[in-house]
Amino acid sequence: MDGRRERKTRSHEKIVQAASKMLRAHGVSGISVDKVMEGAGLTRGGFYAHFQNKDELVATALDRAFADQRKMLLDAAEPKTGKAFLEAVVSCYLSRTHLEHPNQGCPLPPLAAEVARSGPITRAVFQRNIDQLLDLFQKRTGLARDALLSILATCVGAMTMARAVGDRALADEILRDVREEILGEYSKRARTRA
Amino acid sequence: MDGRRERKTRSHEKIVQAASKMLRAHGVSGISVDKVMEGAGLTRGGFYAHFQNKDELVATALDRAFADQRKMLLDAAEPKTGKAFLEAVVSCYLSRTHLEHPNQGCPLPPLAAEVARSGPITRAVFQRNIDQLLDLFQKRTGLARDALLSILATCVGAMTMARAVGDRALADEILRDVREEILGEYSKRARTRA
DNA sequence: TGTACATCAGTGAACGCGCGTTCACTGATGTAC
DNA sequence: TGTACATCAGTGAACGCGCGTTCACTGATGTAC
Repeated sequence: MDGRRERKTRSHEKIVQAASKMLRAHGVSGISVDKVMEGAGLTRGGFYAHFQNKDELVATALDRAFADQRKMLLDAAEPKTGKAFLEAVVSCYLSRTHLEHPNQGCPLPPLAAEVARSGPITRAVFQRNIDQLLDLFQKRTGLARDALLSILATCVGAMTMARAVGDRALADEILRDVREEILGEYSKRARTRA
Repeated sequence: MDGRRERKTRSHEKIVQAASKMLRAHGVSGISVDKVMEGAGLTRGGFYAHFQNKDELVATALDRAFADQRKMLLDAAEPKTGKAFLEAVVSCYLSRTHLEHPNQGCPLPPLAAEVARSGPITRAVFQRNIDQLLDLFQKRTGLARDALLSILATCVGAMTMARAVGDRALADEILRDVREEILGEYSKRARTRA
């Protein structure tokens, strides 16, 4: 019926996709409307037919990044449950692939600090997605919410630090040590409940 | 002999202090040379008598922030050792005071993500200070380096996430749960070795 | 001790640049008859 | 089916602004004689 609407939807999708990747790679203040539109194959002026302002784009792209990440983690761990699920997810999260490709990874390490300084809308997106992630993991692993919060915090902190240090050796050490600590401690609990 | 040099040293100190606080509160891209100089009670033009550029200021101020943080943690935990030291440090780190005052706290939660996208000099500052922090804790708690890395990652991740979520209730939950998880798991090991 | 000159920390106007945002426009797609 | 008009997604020049950085300057502090 309306080919214009389809075209607009495709453009919208491309903008969100580009923003979602660039956001994770360069942070909120590291991306600009111009660069995102260029990444989507469009020019700057058209942006405001899709979003009220940059903040709205950030909130939307952040939500999309969380959705991508959830899908990727499930792809890596499905159809496992319990201990095996936890192992698969943690190994995937604390992998060198994830270390080196923030733009395809979890939004928490590269963006949480900036979001902490942002407005209530962006923070609500974060909150909702963290809750959703915890619910999802609770169902698959049988672990308690407080244990999962701790695991998530550990993974996020480890990836954040590993990416920040200059030396690849230290980065690898962080990922490896933390992975073993988590799996050593929590896989016991997961096994008994799964 | 030279009152001018004293004056310059005092100004330098004020610039670094202001930058160190403002950096933790607003991030690298959230501060400007102008604002830092204003915070130090000076005007923008004088900046380049003290630093070659903004990057050099950031590296210097970051180093200072780590030093402040080390001092604060030691003040909170000294002269304890072993389990008691770990408990004091972790409680101090995962406190509501720390949550609400990033500008006086640890540089890792607010700055690690941005540093990950920065040049080698800034990242080297991070690396050196993380190593130093681990050495310090190793001496006081007797815990192994890999366990300490995991604890540090957990604390950093928890504080980062707690600050990012909109809701104070969830933030408090994160801090409380993670604190209890850490102390439940590691205080045993610390006790046996301290 | 007093005077003339040198030094240099700090000032504030100015620069070029990228940013978020606006707006008059273009041209392909859609509708009316 | 064919023509005239309407719609509207996307274009690109332009805006005001804050940024990092430069530079001619000012005036207090230091040195030489």
